[in-house]
Amino acid sequence: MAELSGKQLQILDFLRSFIGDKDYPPSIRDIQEGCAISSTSVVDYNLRKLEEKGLIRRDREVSRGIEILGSRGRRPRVVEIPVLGSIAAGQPIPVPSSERWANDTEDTVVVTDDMIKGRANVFALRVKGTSMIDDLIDDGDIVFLEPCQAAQDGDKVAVWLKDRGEVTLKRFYREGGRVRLQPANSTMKPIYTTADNVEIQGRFISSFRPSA
Amino acid sequence: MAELSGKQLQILDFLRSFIGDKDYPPSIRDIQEGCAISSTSVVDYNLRKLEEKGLIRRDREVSRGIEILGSRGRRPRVVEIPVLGSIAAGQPIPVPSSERWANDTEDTVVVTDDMIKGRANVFALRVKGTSMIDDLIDDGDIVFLEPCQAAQDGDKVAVWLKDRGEVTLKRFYREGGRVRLQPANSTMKPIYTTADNVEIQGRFISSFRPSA
DNA sequence: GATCCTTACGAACGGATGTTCGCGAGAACT
DNA sequence: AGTTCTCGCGAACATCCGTTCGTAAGGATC
Repeated sequence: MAELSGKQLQILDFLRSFIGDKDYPPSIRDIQEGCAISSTSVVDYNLRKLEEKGLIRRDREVSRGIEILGSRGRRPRVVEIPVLGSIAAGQPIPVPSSERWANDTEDTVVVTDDMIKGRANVFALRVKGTSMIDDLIDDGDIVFLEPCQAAQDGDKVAVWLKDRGEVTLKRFYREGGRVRLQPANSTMKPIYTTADNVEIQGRFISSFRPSA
Repeated sequence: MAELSGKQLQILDFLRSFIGDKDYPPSIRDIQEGCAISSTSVVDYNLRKLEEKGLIRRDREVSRGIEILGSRGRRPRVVEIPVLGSIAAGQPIPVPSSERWANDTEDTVVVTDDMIKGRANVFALRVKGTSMIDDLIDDGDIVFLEPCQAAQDGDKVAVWLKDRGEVTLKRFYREGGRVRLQPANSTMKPIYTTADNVEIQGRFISSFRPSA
């Protein structure tokens, strides 16, 4: 019972490629044609079998109401995250409001939502430089950030230095009336500045290192 | 022209939530009901507008032929990658053949394919321990690996140590007839073993660090 | 006011699509 | 041989669903 017939495998493959191509499921007649099956009822029969075996889910009476279930019967929830730019690149970074961002984002990455712990409005930046190397963040890494206004001492945050007109990723410490932005790199010195010169853009959530 | 009317925003949101819920696009009448619109032609009109603005793509004469386009008008190509287990966890890891892997994988992550440089059969492992800390790979990181049989000196590879029955992530060096597995951690010593005791499972491609 | 554009409404048309039913071939079992 | 189950075929049916057409309200322009 656990085994799939050749026709069922063929249908499953067709489902995957069709959805991968068009982003919506095929109709039964699409499957019929795509798999060279003579009758719609044969397709229906095999779809029922696939549903019995837990590989797909069907909504009755609904056109194209087919859903491929993931490896575990679950569908991974994915989030598209805009890569807004490079950090410490000399340009202010537009913080995405809670609104939908405009389509002017250069690039995006897609990750499962557990990679960002289901947080909302997460955005990403490319890291330039090795100022956070001791926190295991390298040049070229992509960091995921959560928008926030305030920060606690020791948080890794992206801050906009108004006087320099640039954004940088550092650990954040409040010291009296001043702010210390501490790189995680023993060869670099912290930046001291006033509280009203910094604008916190986001707090570090997670990071990704692309292949070299 | 770039602005979206309230109704168009509402439809777009409905599209997203419907697809997120059911995994197939809504019909025009689904949208009509979901957005409390009085006529199907109004839905059609606004869908045309959304298509003109490049936010969706429609297949004419096809039921539910709606596809949400990504931020840049492109659909991101995503890959589902199985997380096969934890590395250095004492268990041999089944290397995925080029066949479809069985549905017994515990967990998966979804990433854009440029995150793995379009490679095939990539799989992932959770890192236990800090033996690669100097290569900026921490405990808890997820590493993406590409199946391979051989390795070059200095490659970061996951190897199965047959005598210990465990898998570990180390840098690989061939030294005479022996193999040196070098941790990237100054407090740890390399493992020396014979070539026939190691079985290379995969080569390091990239890594991801979840939020703490 | 005249004209045009955008947005909206409601109904009807026709094609697309899931479902069902009768029929039959082949295999396994009694 | 008889029975049952699986798998497949073809056609018909009812509904689902995209499309189109006539109409109209509101705003902008001249």
